[in-house]
Amino acid sequence: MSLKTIAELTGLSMNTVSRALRGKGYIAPDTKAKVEAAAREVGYRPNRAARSLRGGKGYEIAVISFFSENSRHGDALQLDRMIGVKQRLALDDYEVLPIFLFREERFFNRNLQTLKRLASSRPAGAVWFEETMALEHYAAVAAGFDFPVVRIAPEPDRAGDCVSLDRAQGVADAVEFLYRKGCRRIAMAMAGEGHVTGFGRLSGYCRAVAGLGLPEWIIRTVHYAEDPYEEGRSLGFELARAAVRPDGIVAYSDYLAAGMLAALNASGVKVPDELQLVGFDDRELAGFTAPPLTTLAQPSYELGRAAAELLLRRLNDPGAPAECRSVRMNLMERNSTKGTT
Amino acid sequence: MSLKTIAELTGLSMNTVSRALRGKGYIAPDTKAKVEAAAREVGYRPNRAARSLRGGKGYEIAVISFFSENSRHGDALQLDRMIGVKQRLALDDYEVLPIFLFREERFFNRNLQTLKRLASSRPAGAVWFEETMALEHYAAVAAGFDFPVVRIAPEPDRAGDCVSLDRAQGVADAVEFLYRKGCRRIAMAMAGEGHVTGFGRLSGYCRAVAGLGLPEWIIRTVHYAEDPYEEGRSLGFELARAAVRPDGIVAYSDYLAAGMLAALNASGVKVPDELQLVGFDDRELAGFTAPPLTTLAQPSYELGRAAAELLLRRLNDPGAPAECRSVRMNLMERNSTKGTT
DNA sequence: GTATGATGTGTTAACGTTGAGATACCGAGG
DNA sequence: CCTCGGTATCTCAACGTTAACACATCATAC
Repeated sequence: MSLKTIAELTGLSMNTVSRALRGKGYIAPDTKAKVEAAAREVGYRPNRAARSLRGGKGYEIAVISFFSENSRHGDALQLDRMIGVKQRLALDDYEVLPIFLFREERFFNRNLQTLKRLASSRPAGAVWFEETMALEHYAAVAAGFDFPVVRIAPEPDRAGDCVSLDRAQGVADAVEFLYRKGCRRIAMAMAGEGHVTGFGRLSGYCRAVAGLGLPEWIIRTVHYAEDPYEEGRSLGFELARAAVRPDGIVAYSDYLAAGMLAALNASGVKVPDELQLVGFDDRELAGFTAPPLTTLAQPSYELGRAAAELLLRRLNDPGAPAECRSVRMNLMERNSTKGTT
Repeated sequence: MSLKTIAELTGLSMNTVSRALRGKGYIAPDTKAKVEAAAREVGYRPNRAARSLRGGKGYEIAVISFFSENSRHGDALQLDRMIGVKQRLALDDYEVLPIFLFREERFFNRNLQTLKRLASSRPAGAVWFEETMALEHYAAVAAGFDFPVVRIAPEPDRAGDCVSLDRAQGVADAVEFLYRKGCRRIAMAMAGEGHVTGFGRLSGYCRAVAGLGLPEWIIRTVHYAEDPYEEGRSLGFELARAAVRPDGIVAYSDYLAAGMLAALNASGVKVPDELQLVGFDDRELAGFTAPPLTTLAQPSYELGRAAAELLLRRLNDPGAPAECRSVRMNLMERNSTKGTT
């Protein structure tokens, strides 16, 4: 089942068959129909190896994501993003080439090697799925990429095609949601402020409370632990002891929120009655805390799909101006906030 | 940077260069050294498209995993397995080709299409990463695979290369662990008994209690909910009301265990003081329950690595007898069981 | 001394696809 | 009439690799 098969079947030359199937160059309408019929009949699928060899470029899109050596658990959100990319690319007959880099700084050189190897395998394009470990970090090798890369960016930028998750909007939505639930002392619990993605959350919070005429109340952790859950716990105990408490909190992450929740429960502070809590990311654990956590869902599939679309657009039109698409977060209502009254 | 480059550089023929680099056929030691030096110098990497084209087979290993349309969260264990495969295959210069099938029965035909498409892309081999949706289910199309497949099997079998997770051993370990922690009324909480993977858990439990001279105590859920967490909750409430309770329970899954734990906490039954609980799989949530769940960790990377190794062995030696490798689970001690005294 | 086998290297063709260029036919315009 | 541009098809070469085969050299064995 190659072009040759069809050529023999139809009595045409291989080249004519090729043109007919791709609709490129001159081709008589009924020749085209005949070829297409024959192709369908024998179940022809173009041989990608041959196509790559001829064209000098692969048909794969590298999906570059990250994992931690010392963590026992992969990041399910990364998997979901990859599935999003895959589903979209399948429609255009591209394949996904998963690339996993280490999150740890000490593996920098190993990551560099991996990327060099990727470059030499000449994919059609790549999606860079991490904001905190930015592509610019690997500029030296990335400069040698002769294929387009779509990044996930903390903020829309002009440096090329990118998809950004609108964290600011998400947090603002959460603040307004808490306001509607009756909260008037709405705080933002921050952690890991070194992360570039922290700005969005913080600015969304500030914008929203300002818009509602509420005072800013930003809770910072003492940063005593690497583990956001533990940070959350210490923060929760502090809150429980405090003379005045917020009545609504948006947390930097679900892990932080889960830690706070555990500490608040243990200290007898009632969630959501005394304090309503909104998490961030909609990790799986958000469904299993007590009470289950209201949280801002990161639309991972959508993120992947958007990135794939930008990449396809770039491949079909290399000269197009850079585009940055923004993806909204969705508030996932559970029971750490009050029910509709 | 092709064989031609090196051939010109060394003054040899392309074929000699090819033989030197692959160490196949006759080659003079110093010729080999010279070629290898030149290859290193120009950073030669074989063009896989050309190799595939010539060889008629791709250099990709399909990693077939599953996801649920209606679930918002991908299965992190599947990602980890894929990373395990990837890490191992990278050493042998194979690429991973991720394939995602729907878990839902109603997408059967769509899955069939996906697999047909896979077959026509001629990968070097495949890993089938699911036991409940067995490969045999797709026997019609699988029969057309002209590449080896390594399966994850519920039990070691003789139907071909496979990797099996030793759930029986895992559960037996857990029972003995509970015994050492002082438990004498050790129960197994079952759910989803239709699953083929349930047998192993059950038989491991029976074997272990028999070995310890303890009575069997199998708790079955009324199966009122699809959701294992909810099943766990109802089960936990039942237990709390019961006149006599086990003092140690091994749960069918972490979700079931987490649900039970929530219900027991809410009912005032002290875990681990009154009842010790062991989960199954070491999902991420196991680290975030109150108290954190002792659980049997599924060594996902290892599972992937083992599958990759079997596949590589098969590719290098197509005639070798079928091999089935068994992978042990590790007990992950947390605080839903008593500390070391 | 020459047949024999082992060793090292070169030549050629093929994998499936596609772009460049050649060929052939047609109708319109000089 | 011949030329020209448009249309439709074909021929050929090339992408990088490797297997089959041919060739050359050398040491050993008869």
